[in-house]
Amino acid sequence: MERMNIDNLASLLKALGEVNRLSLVCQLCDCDTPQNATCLCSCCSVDASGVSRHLKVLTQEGVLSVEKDGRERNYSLNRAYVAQQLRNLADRIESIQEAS
Amino acid sequence: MERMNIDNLASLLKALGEVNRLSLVCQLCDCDTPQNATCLCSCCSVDASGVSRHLKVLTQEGVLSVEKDGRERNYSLNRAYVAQQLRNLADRIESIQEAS
DNA sequence: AAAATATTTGCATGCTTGTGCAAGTATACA
DNA sequence: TGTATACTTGCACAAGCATGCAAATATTTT
Repeated sequence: MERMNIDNLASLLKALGEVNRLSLVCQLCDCDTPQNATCLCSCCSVDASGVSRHLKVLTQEGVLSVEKDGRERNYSLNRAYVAQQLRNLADRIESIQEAS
Repeated sequence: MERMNIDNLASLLKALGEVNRLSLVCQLCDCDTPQNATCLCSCCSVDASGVSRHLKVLTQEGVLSVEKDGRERNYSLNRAYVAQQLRNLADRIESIQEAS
């Protein structure tokens, strides 16, 4: 795992490693359809502007996707991507690798 | 996933989500024997005191285990625990759950 | 056109965190 | 007993980050 990957992975984990953001992600875990920000507000103890900012961070890290619909933005979880990143790290951690 | 678990998981992810700490973890991935702090210094761009503090955080989060040996502290990766935490989240993210 | 709804953004603020340095502690070695 | 080695900790500091509020933007509805 080269340096570039470590940087990227670290920022993904940092994005997930904040309670309100992780709550948003977990909320979206249970939704089979995209959810708008107002709806997502309910699961996390910050006001709408805070939620907006958290959703922005998660989107920038590739955790979420947005689609605009009228005055709403609907967010959905990039399940495959996030799960794969986590599993890659889990694999790396569980198996002893040869030093290159 | 209850609130308690989200808090705990978030702090684990936060611990992993810092570049130098993640570098330490990745360094330890490649070691089949415990490593002391001085040795671990080489993979990360901070001085010994910084490394000491990072190792402390990782240990407190259950990522690492320490064993004291003379004037050295030898750190090893809790592979099973960390991998399981990451896989649990990956599983949760990948499968659509029913709301309780 | 005006009002309501959904979301973003600028600003200020306070808290957290990563860092280096220097001093302190603990252990081994000469 | 002194000196080297390994690691930790107090202090100071700068940077980052989460947050709320109020204002701005965008879009829909009446």
